Amino acid sequence: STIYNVVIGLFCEKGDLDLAIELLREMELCKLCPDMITFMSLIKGFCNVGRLEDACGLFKSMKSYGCCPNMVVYTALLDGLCRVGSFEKAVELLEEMEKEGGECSPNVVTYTSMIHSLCENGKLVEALLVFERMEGAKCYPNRVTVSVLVQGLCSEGCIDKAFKVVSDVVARGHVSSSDCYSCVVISLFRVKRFEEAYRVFRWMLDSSVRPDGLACSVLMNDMCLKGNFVDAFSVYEDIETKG
RNA sequence: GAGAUUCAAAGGAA
Repeated sequence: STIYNVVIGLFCEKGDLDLAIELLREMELCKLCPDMITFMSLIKGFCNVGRLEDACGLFKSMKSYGCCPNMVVYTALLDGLCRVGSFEKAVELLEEMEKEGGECSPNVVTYTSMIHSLCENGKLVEALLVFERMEGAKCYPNRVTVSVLVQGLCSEGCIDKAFKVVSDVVARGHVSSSDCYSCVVISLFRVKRFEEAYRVFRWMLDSSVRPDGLACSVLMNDMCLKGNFVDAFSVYEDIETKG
Protein backbone atom coordinates (compact mmCIF):
# COMPACT_ATOMS: atom_id res chain seq x y z
CA SER A 1 0.00 0.00 0.00
CA THR A 2 2.81 2.35 0.88
CA ILE A 3 4.54 1.55 -2.38
CA TYR A 4 1.40 2.43 -4.28
CA ASN A 5 1.06 5.64 -2.35
CA VAL A 6 4.59 6.65 -3.25
CA VAL A 7 4.08 6.06 -6.95
CA ILE A 8 0.63 7.61 -7.01
CA GLY A 9 2.08 10.61 -5.22
CA LEU A 10 4.75 10.98 -7.86
CA PHE A 11 2.30 10.82 -10.73
CA CYS A 12 0.11 13.36 -9.02
CA GLU A 13 3.00 15.74 -8.60
CA LYS A 14 3.86 15.32 -12.22
CA GLY A 15 0.28 15.94 -13.29
CA ASP A 16 -0.34 12.50 -14.74
CA LEU A 17 -3.63 12.05 -12.99
CA ASP A 18 -4.96 9.42 -15.36
CA LEU A 19 -2.04 7.17 -14.61
CA ALA A 20 -2.51 7.83 -10.93
CA ILE A 21 -6.13 6.74 -11.17
CA GLU A 22 -5.14 3.60 -13.01
CA LEU A 23 -2.92 2.74 -10.11
CA LEU A 24 -5.78 3.31 -7.73
CA ARG A 25 -7.85 0.78 -9.68
CA GLU A 26 -4.95 -1.61 -9.59
CA MET A 27 -4.74 -1.23 -5.84
CA GLU A 28 -8.31 -2.28 -5.51
CA LEU A 29 -7.70 -5.32 -7.67
CA CYS A 30 -4.94 -6.31 -5.29
CA LYS A 31 -7.38 -5.83 -2.43
CA LEU A 32 -5.32 -2.99 -1.10
CA CYS A 33 -7.18 -0.25 0.62
CA PRO A 34 -6.50 3.33 -0.42
CA ASP A 35 -6.10 5.48 2.67
CA MET A 36 -6.03 9.12 3.64
CA ILE A 37 -2.62 9.56 2.08
CA THR A 38 -3.76 8.12 -1.23
CA PHE A 39 -6.77 10.38 -1.37
CA MET A 40 -4.88 13.43 -0.28
CA SER A 41 -2.38 13.00 -3.11
CA LEU A 42 -5.09 12.45 -5.68
CA ILE A 43 -7.35 15.26 -4.61
CA LYS A 44 -4.49 17.71 -4.47
CA GLY A 45 -3.31 16.48 -7.84
CA PHE A 46 -6.70 16.99 -9.46
CA CYS A 47 -7.01 20.42 -7.91
CA ASN A 48 -3.63 21.44 -9.25
CA VAL A 49 -4.62 20.65 -12.79
CA GLY A 50 -8.03 22.22 -12.37
CA ARG A 51 -10.03 19.00 -12.66
CA LEU A 52 -12.43 19.76 -9.87
CA GLU A 53 -15.18 17.41 -10.92
CA ASP A 54 -12.76 14.56 -10.45
CA ALA A 55 -11.52 15.95 -7.17
CA CYS A 56 -15.07 16.24 -5.85
CA GLY A 57 -15.95 12.79 -7.08
CA LEU A 58 -13.03 11.27 -5.25
CA PHE A 59 -13.83 13.25 -2.16
CA LYS A 60 -17.33 11.82 -2.12
CA SER A 61 -16.13 8.30 -2.69
CA MET A 62 -13.76 8.48 0.27
CA LYS A 63 -16.47 7.67 2.75
CA SER A 64 -17.42 4.50 0.94
CA TYR A 65 -13.84 3.39 1.45
CA GLY A 66 -14.25 3.93 5.14
CA CYS A 67 -11.93 6.87 4.94
CA CYS A 68 -13.31 9.96 6.58
CA PRO A 69 -11.97 13.23 5.18
CA ASN A 70 -10.34 15.45 7.79
CA MET A 71 -9.99 19.20 7.70
CA VAL A 72 -6.81 19.09 5.68
CA VAL A 73 -8.55 17.24 2.88
CA TYR A 74 -11.56 19.52 3.12
CA THR A 75 -9.35 22.55 2.98
CA ALA A 76 -7.38 21.29 0.01
CA LEU A 77 -10.61 20.74 -1.91
CA LEU A 78 -12.03 24.08 -0.86
CA ASP A 79 -8.86 25.80 -1.96
CA GLY A 80 -9.11 24.07 -5.32
CA LEU A 81 -12.71 25.15 -5.77
CA CYS A 82 -11.88 28.72 -4.90
CA ARG A 83 -8.98 28.85 -7.29
CA VAL A 84 -11.17 28.02 -10.24
CA GLY A 85 -13.74 30.52 -9.04
CA SER A 86 -16.42 28.06 -7.91
CA PHE A 87 -17.31 30.08 -4.86
CA GLU A 88 -20.84 28.75 -4.50
CA LYS A 89 -19.58 25.23 -4.19
CA ALA A 90 -16.83 26.36 -1.90
CA VAL A 91 -19.30 28.02 0.42
CA GLU A 92 -21.42 24.89 0.44
CA LEU A 93 -18.38 22.91 1.44
CA LEU A 94 -17.53 25.40 4.14
CA GLU A 95 -21.01 25.10 5.54
CA GLU A 96 -20.71 21.35 5.51
CA MET A 97 -17.50 21.63 7.50
CA GLU A 98 -19.03 23.96 10.03
CA LYS A 99 -21.97 21.61 10.42
CA GLU A 100 -19.91 18.47 10.77
CA GLY A 101 -17.60 19.97 13.33
CA GLY A 102 -14.96 17.97 15.13
CA GLU A 103 -12.23 16.70 12.84
CA CYS A 104 -13.70 18.64 9.96
CA SER A 105 -14.12 22.05 11.50
CA PRO A 106 -12.66 24.76 9.36
CA ASN A 107 -9.56 26.35 10.80
CA VAL A 108 -7.55 29.46 10.09
CA VAL A 109 -6.03 27.94 6.95
CA THR A 110 -9.47 27.15 5.55
CA TYR A 111 -10.79 30.66 6.03
CA THR A 112 -7.59 32.28 4.87
CA SER A 113 -7.59 30.29 1.69
CA MET A 114 -11.09 31.43 0.93
CA ILE A 115 -10.37 35.06 1.73
CA HIS A 116 -7.36 34.91 -0.54
CA SER A 117 -9.30 33.72 -3.57
CA LEU A 118 -12.12 36.16 -2.97
CA CYS A 119 -9.63 39.01 -2.85
CA GLU A 120 -7.94 37.88 -6.02
CA ASN A 121 -11.28 38.08 -7.76
CA GLY A 122 -11.97 41.53 -6.43
CA LYS A 123 -14.76 40.26 -4.18
CA LEU A 124 -13.76 42.35 -1.21
CA VAL A 125 -17.15 42.52 0.40
CA GLU A 126 -17.39 38.76 0.46
CA ALA A 127 -13.85 38.48 1.72
CA LEU A 128 -14.63 40.76 4.63
CA LEU A 129 -17.73 38.74 5.39
CA VAL A 130 -15.68 35.57 5.58
CA PHE A 131 -13.27 37.44 7.81
CA GLU A 132 -16.08 38.23 10.22
CA ARG A 133 -17.51 34.77 9.94
CA MET A 134 -14.16 33.43 10.98
CA GLU A 135 -14.15 35.39 14.20
CA GLY A 136 -17.69 34.25 14.81
CA ALA A 137 -16.41 30.69 14.64
CA LYS A 138 -13.78 31.55 17.24
CA CYS A 139 -11.08 31.17 14.68
CA TYR A 140 -8.58 33.98 14.74
CA PRO A 141 -6.55 35.53 11.97
CA ASN A 142 -2.84 34.97 11.77
CA ARG A 143 -0.16 36.77 9.78
CA VAL A 144 -1.10 34.98 6.57
CA THR A 145 -4.72 36.02 6.93
CA VAL A 146 -3.71 39.61 7.46
CA SER A 147 -1.33 39.44 4.54
CA VAL A 148 -3.93 38.27 2.03
CA LEU A 149 -6.60 40.62 3.24
CA VAL A 150 -4.40 43.70 3.34
CA GLN A 151 -3.08 42.87 -0.07
CA GLY A 152 -6.59 42.52 -1.43
CA LEU A 153 -7.74 45.77 0.09
CA CYS A 154 -4.71 47.69 -1.11
CA SER A 155 -4.91 46.42 -4.63
CA GLU A 156 -8.47 47.71 -4.83
CA GLY A 157 -7.41 51.04 -3.42
CA CYS A 158 -9.07 50.59 -0.04
CA ILE A 159 -6.08 51.72 1.94
CA ASP A 160 -8.05 53.16 4.82
CA LYS A 161 -9.91 49.94 5.28
CA ALA A 162 -6.63 48.06 5.29
CA PHE A 163 -5.36 50.25 8.12
CA LYS A 164 -8.60 49.75 9.97
CA VAL A 165 -8.40 45.97 9.72
CA VAL A 166 -4.81 46.02 10.85
CA SER A 167 -5.43 48.18 13.86
CA ASP A 168 -8.35 45.95 14.89
CA VAL A 169 -6.31 42.81 14.62
CA VAL A 170 -3.42 44.33 16.53
CA ALA A 171 -5.73 45.64 19.23
CA ARG A 172 -7.17 42.21 19.71
CA GLY A 173 -3.69 40.79 19.99
CA HIS A 174 -4.03 38.19 17.29
CA VAL A 175 -1.07 39.31 15.24
CA SER A 176 1.87 41.50 16.20
CA SER A 177 2.05 45.02 14.90
CA SER A 178 5.40 44.18 13.34
CA ASP A 179 3.84 41.53 11.18
CA CYS A 180 0.80 43.60 10.36
CA TYR A 181 2.54 46.77 9.35
CA SER A 182 5.13 44.83 7.42
CA CYS A 183 2.23 43.50 5.37
CA VAL A 184 0.98 47.01 4.84
CA VAL A 185 4.37 48.21 3.66
CA ILE A 186 4.72 45.38 1.20
CA SER A 187 1.20 45.73 -0.11
CA LEU A 188 1.54 49.46 -0.63
CA PHE A 189 4.78 48.88 -2.41
CA ARG A 190 3.23 46.29 -4.67
CA VAL A 191 0.50 48.65 -5.79
CA LYS A 192 3.16 51.24 -6.46
CA ARG A 193 2.20 53.60 -3.69
CA PHE A 194 5.83 54.15 -2.91
CA GLU A 195 5.50 57.35 -0.89
CA GLU A 196 3.01 55.75 1.45
CA ALA A 197 5.02 52.57 1.73
CA TYR A 198 8.08 54.53 2.77
CA ARG A 199 6.11 56.63 5.16
CA VAL A 200 4.79 53.58 7.01
CA PHE A 201 8.22 52.00 6.92
CA ARG A 202 9.87 55.05 8.48
CA TRP A 203 7.15 55.27 11.05
CA MET A 204 7.87 51.68 11.99
CA LEU A 205 11.55 52.29 12.42
CA ASP A 206 10.90 55.42 14.46
CA SER A 207 8.45 53.69 16.74
CA SER A 208 10.51 50.54 17.16
CA VAL A 209 7.95 48.42 15.39
CA ARG A 210 10.37 46.13 13.66
CA PRO A 211 9.67 45.50 9.99
CA ASP A 212 10.08 41.84 9.09
CA GLY A 213 12.76 40.43 6.85
CA LEU A 214 10.74 40.66 3.70
CA ALA A 215 9.62 44.25 4.22
CA CYS A 216 13.21 45.28 4.84
CA SER A 217 14.62 43.51 1.86
CA VAL A 218 11.95 44.80 -0.48
CA LEU A 219 12.51 48.41 0.49
CA MET A 220 16.26 48.18 0.79
CA ASN A 221 16.41 46.57 -2.60
CA ASP A 222 14.37 49.44 -3.98
CA MET A 223 16.58 52.05 -2.36
CA CYS A 224 19.63 50.45 -3.85
CA LEU A 225 18.09 50.28 -7.28
CA LYS A 226 17.31 53.96 -7.04
CA GLY A 227 20.81 54.71 -5.93
CA ASN A 228 19.96 55.67 -2.36
CA PHE A 229 22.77 53.67 -0.90
CA VAL A 230 23.14 55.97 2.05
CA ASP A 231 19.55 55.48 3.16
CA ALA A 232 19.70 51.79 2.51
CA PHE A 233 22.80 51.49 4.60
CA SER A 234 21.38 53.45 7.47
CA VAL A 235 18.30 51.25 7.51
CA TYR A 236 20.58 48.26 7.48
CA GLU A 237 22.52 49.54 10.45
CA ASP A 238 19.33 50.35 12.28
CA ILE A 239 17.95 46.85 11.81
CA GLU A 240 21.28 45.30 12.61
CA THR A 241 21.62 47.02 15.97
CA LYS A 242 18.09 46.32 17.04
CA GLY A 243 18.64 42.62 16.39
C1' G B 1 10.52 -5.13 15.78
C1' A B 2 12.19 -0.49 13.45
C1' G B 3 12.39 2.60 9.15
C1' A B 4 10.09 4.34 4.01
C1' U B 5 4.70 7.29 1.35
C1' U B 6 0.39 12.41 1.63
C1' C B 7 -0.31 16.15 4.78
C1' A B 8 -4.02 22.40 3.12
C1' A B 9 -3.23 29.15 2.90
C1' A B 10 0.23 34.95 1.67
C1' G B 11 3.94 38.66 0.15
C1' G B 12 10.17 40.50 -2.62
C1' A B 13 14.76 39.29 -4.95
C1' A B 14 17.70 35.23 -6.60
